[in-house]
Amino acid sequence: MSETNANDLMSLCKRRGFIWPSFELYGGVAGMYDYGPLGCSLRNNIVEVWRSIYKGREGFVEIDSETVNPREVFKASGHVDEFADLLTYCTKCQSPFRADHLVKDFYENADVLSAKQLEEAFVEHNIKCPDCGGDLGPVEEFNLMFKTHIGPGSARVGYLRPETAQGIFVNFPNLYRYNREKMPLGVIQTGRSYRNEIAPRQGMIRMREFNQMEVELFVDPEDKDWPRFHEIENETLDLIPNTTCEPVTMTVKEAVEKGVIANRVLAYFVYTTKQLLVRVGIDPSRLRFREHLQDEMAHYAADCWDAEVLLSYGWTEIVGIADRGCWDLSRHAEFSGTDLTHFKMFDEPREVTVDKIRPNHKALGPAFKGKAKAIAAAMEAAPLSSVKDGRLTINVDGEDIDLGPEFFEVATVTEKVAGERVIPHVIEPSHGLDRIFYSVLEHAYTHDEKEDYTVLRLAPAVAPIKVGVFPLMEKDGLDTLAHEVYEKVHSHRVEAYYDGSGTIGKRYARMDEVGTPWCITVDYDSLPNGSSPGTVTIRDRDTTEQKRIPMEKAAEIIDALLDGMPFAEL
RNA sequence: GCGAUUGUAGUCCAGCGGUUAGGACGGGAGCUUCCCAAGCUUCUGACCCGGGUUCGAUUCCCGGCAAUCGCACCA
Repeated sequence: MSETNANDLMSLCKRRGFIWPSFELYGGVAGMYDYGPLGCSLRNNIVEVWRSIYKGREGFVEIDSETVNPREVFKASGHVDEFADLLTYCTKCQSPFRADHLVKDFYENADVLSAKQLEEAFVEHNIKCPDCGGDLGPVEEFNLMFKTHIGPGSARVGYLRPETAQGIFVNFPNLYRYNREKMPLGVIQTGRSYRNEIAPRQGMIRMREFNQMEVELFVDPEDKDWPRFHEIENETLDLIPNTTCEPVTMTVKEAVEKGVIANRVLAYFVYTTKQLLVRVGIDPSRLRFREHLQDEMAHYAADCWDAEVLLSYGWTEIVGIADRGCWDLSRHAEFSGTDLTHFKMFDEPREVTVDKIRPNHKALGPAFKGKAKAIAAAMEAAPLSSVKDGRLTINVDGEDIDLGPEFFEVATVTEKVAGERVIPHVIEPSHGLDRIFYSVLEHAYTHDEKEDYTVLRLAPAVAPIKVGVFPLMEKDGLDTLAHEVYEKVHSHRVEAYYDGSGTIGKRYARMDEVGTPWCITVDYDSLPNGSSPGTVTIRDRDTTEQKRIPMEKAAEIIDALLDGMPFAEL
């Protein structure tokens, strides 16, 4: 799409009520947008398609968690420490600089230096303000999270969440129980997230307050298959692997077998993402999946793919699909001190024979009196390797105790083990809703230069208005009749729009511009005429073709069209 | 954040140191048996915010906010 068209699209969005820059009344704030009535409908419709796939087809469960979180959550997730840039300000002209960038000529990896090391580096290499030559001030952390306080005073530090995912991770015990302690466990959540971007750019592509649709699928680490994989294994994907960085088209099955995508469940959801995006109207020829480069991938990620679409801004990431391993649950387990494992039952309970240290209580009691209990416990906990030359040394309350063979025996015992505890792995398809929304608009936008005519070719499933209803003229009872048709057709699912003003052509144009797939016009043949029932015309947006249908079947026919019946079959 | 450019009705543009700031498109009302932005009448509505220079600023200067492009940055 050309830059001119992108500008036209933005003004269309503003004019017709898709999106409005926020707070325009007060001058606006960069990186913030409000959704107007049509935008809100379009966005909701996109969410519905997403929900129909994950909640409907896959049977995942949906939750809605808080946007303000206490600090602990993001300490565990790593956002407090990692989600920050180190800045320094010139003491003379106050200009801010990325501290690591100022010293990058002197270090291989300047971005790993701490604030203190950076300050020392300024002195060592005599670095001054690049703008005015003034002295640089202390290095400070600028965290990209919005900070706040929970409750009065500064009692508890909170942050606005930078992603919705953590709300799912911290609810893992509840969700696990809800799912009757079974894996896999799929959870979805949509909602707002917040990032205090330093310099938001590119319209809706980088927003400070944005909408996500996140999916966290918890799976058995040893079972990265997916039951429905075979249904889609021969479908194709356009991929850019990080090994060659060259675009390649292959089937889902091939991608897994050749090791391009790490495993079957990840590959399944890469393809699911393609299904979702195509269904909401992304042009498949402007869609590709790019694997994160090794240094781009989070250190814990097993594999990560971005869905990228071609926009007027260039190739833009709109969905990330990652195998995050056990990272998230491990971190929350560590920081919260709660067990976040899955108890994985073996098919058959296993008999395990182990050598164990067994304390001789009869001897320990008289010899150690009150300490005997603690010593026995320590002996049971001690590894077998601490027995040397028939003697065992253990440590109780800082005191080394040497025990002779009379105090214990090493016995071979057989135990029944029903299963094992594993930390589930997480497959995360994370969708930027606003980016998808904008991409859908760009890919739907068509403009005929010669006619100076704009049509948004939105998929009927996401189109905000499904049907326009017009009287050919607002007189002779046609308007009354058209209102009746409108009443019959309009519902929560099928948004209809009555328009009787201006000429008929203008009304079609108005509907084409906002992507309404069909228009019904009431004309003189619609008026009751003896025994023959009235008919109306229905017009298809993309072909402008018209057909006559019985007026009383209008609602039913729109329903059928929405369910996918081709217009040609009317 | 830096550099360049810019900010005038809902949208796109014109204009000026000095009375009522123009136009086009849009929107409203009305007329015309009106099926693809037809015509006519009529109405509607704007100088981004703050400070300075000046008798007087939408216009010139400074600052802020916002936008576009380039650079930098980007879970």
